[in-house]
Amino acid sequence: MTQLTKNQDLVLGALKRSEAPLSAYVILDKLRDHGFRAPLQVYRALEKLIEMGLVHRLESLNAFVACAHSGESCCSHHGTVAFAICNACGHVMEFHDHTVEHRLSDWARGKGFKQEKTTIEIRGLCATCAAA
Amino acid sequence: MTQLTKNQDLVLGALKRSEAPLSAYVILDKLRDHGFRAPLQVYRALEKLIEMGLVHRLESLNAFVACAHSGESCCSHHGTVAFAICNACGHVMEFHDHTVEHRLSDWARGKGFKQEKTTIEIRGLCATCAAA
DNA sequence: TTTGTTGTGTTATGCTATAACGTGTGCCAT
DNA sequence: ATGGCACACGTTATAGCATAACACAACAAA
Repeated sequence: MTQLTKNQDLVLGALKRSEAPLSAYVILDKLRDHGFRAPLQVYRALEKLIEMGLVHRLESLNAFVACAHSGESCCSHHGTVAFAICNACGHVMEFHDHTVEHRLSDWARGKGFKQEKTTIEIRGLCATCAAA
Repeated sequence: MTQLTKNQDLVLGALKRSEAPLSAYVILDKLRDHGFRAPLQVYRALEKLIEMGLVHRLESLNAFVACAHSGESCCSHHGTVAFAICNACGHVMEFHDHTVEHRLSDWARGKGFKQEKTTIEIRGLCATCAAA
């Protein structure tokens, strides 16, 4: 585990403190007091954090979350991760399903498609918001 | 099957003629000769076409494709659709996997999560580009 | 005819992301 | 030690994606 730089640490901290995913520009605003002035400072930190697997990008939201499994040495670090995103409260559940992962890999192999990154995002209402 | 409006027909036509997904702004440029002047004309048509299931939005690309199964009365019209997107040539394969779909539905049901829309996108290299 | 709905057009604006350039720092091979 | 390199950082400008707000026209239902 490489040491994080100051900016990376600040961005990751902002994401960890947040209940919901944050856009790059929201992160920027949260970190203005720490010297952040430009989007690139955020995007550059995010890029590295994503490479390290500490942060995920939610494609359907153009936003970012801290990985829910940081610290664990669970398989989720290396495989495909899935997300359930509540459209009402914004809460995100990160999970992992070997069956789905293998099924998609099998499809790709069958087509000769070389899989690089897989996005799985379920949008809807979490149990709490669905009840309300 | 409702009749399409002129703008919807133009947008759908542009997508059908394209090998690769198109962004809203690329569609706009392609349709300037037909009187399109503003992004909203495109976005409004896309919104309806997506509702009708004739067009899909690719979240990881912020772009749009014509549904590969238009005309057929295949189950894919109503269920979750998955995409494999080639990072090199931009070609998109649309497919459908009941196992994956059910597996994700089961997960959602187990969590009390009310599924509204599910995104599955595999980014990578198609067989042709992987070979090259 | 009035009213409501839907599609349309236009202008302006906001949000998301990256290009291009320059600076400073630490490392290490010569 | 010093020159060269890699890398994080900072700044300005710009590109690309999406929607708000307002106005008008066509048409169907009451």
